[in-house]
Amino acid sequence: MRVTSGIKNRTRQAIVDAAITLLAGNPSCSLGDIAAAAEVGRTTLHRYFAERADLMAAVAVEGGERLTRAARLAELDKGTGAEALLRLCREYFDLGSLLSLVFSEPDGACYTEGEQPDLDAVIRRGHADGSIDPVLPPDWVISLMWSQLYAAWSYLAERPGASRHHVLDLLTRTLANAVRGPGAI
Amino acid sequence: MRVTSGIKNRTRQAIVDAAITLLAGNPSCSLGDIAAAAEVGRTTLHRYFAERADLMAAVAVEGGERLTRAARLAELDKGTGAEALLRLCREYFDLGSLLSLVFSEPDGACYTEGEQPDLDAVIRRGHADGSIDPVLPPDWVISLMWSQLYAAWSYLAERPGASRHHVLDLLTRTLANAVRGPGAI
DNA sequence: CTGTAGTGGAACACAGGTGTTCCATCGCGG
DNA sequence: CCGCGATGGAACACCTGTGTTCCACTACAG
Repeated sequence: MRVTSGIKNRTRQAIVDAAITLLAGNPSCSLGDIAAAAEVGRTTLHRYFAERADLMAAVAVEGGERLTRAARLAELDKGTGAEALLRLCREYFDLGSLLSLVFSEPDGACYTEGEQPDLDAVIRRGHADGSIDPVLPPDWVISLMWSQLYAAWSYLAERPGASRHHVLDLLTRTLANAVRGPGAI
Repeated sequence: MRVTSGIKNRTRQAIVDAAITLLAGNPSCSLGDIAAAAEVGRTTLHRYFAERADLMAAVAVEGGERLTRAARLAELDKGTGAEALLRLCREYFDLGSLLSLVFSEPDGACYTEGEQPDLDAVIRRGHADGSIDPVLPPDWVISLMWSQLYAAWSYLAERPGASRHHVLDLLTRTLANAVRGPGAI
């Protein structure tokens, strides 16, 4: 078998998944904890990722792929700018603990490498079609979206009883209003 | 001199201030870094705070006091619920790097001990007077405020050229709209 | 059955942060 | 001048996480 045997891929993926989950809660958690969460020995983890930095890089790549996939599902070129932004928000919301990771980044740098969507253009489209308040700079709208995504995610995480749909509804409502500007419908 | 000599207070305060600044950027920074930032020796730091936990406790107390002071300035009992919330937001915005610290907390717990304002009541007042959309739970409005505060602070921190007043204006505008709900003025 | 791939555990040296002790220095009031 | 309060530096033991090596175990294909 030429394709590194499938089992290796499964183990590797389990490690990366566990890393995303644990790093979201504590960015400086130990490799031992990650190995335990992935249910592999620390030796095995080091066999796949020689150094901590290697694992971090793999996490960044995985995160970038998930973000890209979500953005593709959002069909950012359809509808008004605000509609596209809200669709993206809904897709991102499903990414769960990955949100914490991306949000902790200085400016989301290492996940948004290369193939990420041009959110700037979407927001400028919203400026032009009147669905997004033109006085709000694209940077700010993006910061706003991420901060509310993170707020919604941790709001949900802290309330085991809360309905995912209800929180998503709150998020959509407040973000839509924040971005729409003072003019009523 | 009975009041622990004034100099000790000054040194102690310098250490706590440095701790707040550094911990905001990196919650697991070393005591050596904090001592260096406060321009004291690591020995001196340990003389004031025997263990790391002691320094953390002092930081929490200092943070709580600053929050309380800001809340007092906001005069939360004046005007509509939304107006009070926005005033509080403006006061909090001036707290700078402390925002990162509070926001990193699970739910702002250890800073909001005892003498913090009853934001819940303010928001319910907003529900009643029509200035805050009644479908938004108080919890969610509070999460929203903190997340946008953090977003505004890091937005400002990442753009040395940006005007503090401009960012504060963006924050006020988007939070006001988010909270006001779909109904026009 | 035998070899091999994948794994886990034990042990080690190393680096960094932590908490402590001891000693030297500086400034100032008596 | 002397002593004391406040400080800084050096050195130490300790702990945790890291990266590595070596060996044993299991499953499975040939």
